[in-house]
Amino acid sequence: MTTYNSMNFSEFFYKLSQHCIKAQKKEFKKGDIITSYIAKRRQLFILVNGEADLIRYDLNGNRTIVEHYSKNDLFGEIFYCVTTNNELFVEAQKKCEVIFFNYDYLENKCELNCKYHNEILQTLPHLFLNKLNSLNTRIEILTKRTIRDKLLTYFSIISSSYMSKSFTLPFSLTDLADYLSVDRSAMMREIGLLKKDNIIDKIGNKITLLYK
Amino acid sequence: MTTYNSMNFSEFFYKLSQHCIKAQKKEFKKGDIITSYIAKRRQLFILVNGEADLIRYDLNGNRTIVEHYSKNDLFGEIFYCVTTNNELFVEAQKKCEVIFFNYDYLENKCELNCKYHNEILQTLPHLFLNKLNSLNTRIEILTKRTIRDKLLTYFSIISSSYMSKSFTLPFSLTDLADYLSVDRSAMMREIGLLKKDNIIDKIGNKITLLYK
DNA sequence: TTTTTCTAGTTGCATTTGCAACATATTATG
DNA sequence: CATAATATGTTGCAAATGCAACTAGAAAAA
Repeated sequence: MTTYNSMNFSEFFYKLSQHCIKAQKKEFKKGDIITSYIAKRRQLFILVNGEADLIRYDLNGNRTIVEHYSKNDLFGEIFYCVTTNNELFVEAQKKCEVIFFNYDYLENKCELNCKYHNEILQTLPHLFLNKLNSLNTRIEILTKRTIRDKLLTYFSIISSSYMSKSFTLPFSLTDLADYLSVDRSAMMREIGLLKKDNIIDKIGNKITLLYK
Repeated sequence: MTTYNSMNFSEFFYKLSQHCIKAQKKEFKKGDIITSYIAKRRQLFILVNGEADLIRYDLNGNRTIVEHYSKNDLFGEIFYCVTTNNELFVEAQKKCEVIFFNYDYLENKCELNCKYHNEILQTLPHLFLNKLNSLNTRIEILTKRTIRDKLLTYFSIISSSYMSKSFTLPFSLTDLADYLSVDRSAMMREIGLLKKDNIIDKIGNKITLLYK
């Protein structure tokens, strides 16, 4: 049985982009800004290929990786009510291919009355539920009180998504600290302690969990 | 113009509960557990009236208020993939009225082919987007690095939702600490400093922001 | 290739935060 | 009303975290 979780949602959007002139397709290379979030705009993006991060800089200059995106992930202003004056943008971490359009355009009937709108509208609840689940996972990590607990929670989630005790981090260690919202040197120190306590093993960016 | 944001979504669910036997309506008094999250179950709740909190206890005994719910808010396992062994439950903070049912039941055609299913299905994207926005707001608070920044970010959000520099906290101070995921005494100390620095004023649980 | 930029890794020290233990005030409950 | 339970407010001290500064290595650019 094909579950929605194993489906390639970007195909729906691909079809839309081929039939509706208002859905655009675009490529970006590593380091490019895919989009900056603008108040009141309501764009919706799907990442067809590649990896990207939603990044926020606060007034103190702290950089936070709000979310990490890979194939089939959604982003755009519709998910994030831009109220603060914080800079908020999505940066390509690898070569990326995206499709995007205004969300209101999706809701309104297509002038060509094309069936692809309806196809996507019908899958939206599933897509949004996936995203809600990943945000809740993110919150679970962030509410952990110590760096050690944040690291172990994150590792455990990555480990179960790869179904393996060993995995390569999808982040540089510098970025991981910005994702966990902690100081990098303090995080490195804690990783050292986790190794010393034989809780994890680490070679470069490859982590192995040593507990059952 | 009636925007979706100002709509009383629970009316849709009320109609459903009156016509479909599988949608249940139930009342709870303060302190009651409305639901405990169970892995693989897929219930969806709407809070028709009252206030409630989603609470998690981790293995160290830390209590976290994951979310705070008021009228028209949604909750249930469909939003939260229960992977950890952490206790996760929704507790009524005031007298609450909820409607709930299995999400799969909503997706499948109703045996009576009642129109209320479709009405709700059509509003789901809006409901889910509201929730996505509130989770992103939650993440913004949690990613702030200091207790002071967490407090100020939270206050600023409450302030703009009430459209006033003065507001009464929807939490006890004890609960606010569990919501910001910080130690209560450290938070009290920081509130004291914010008062001393003339950044906020505070009488009991009423806060006034003194900056522009 | 050489140079520059970025990332990993480490450490001392200052600051922030958490913990424990109180006193007092407020709110529920018999 | 009396009593219990819960919430607020405060403080000293210990532990965790952040900051600054540095070295070394890897990767990217010239």
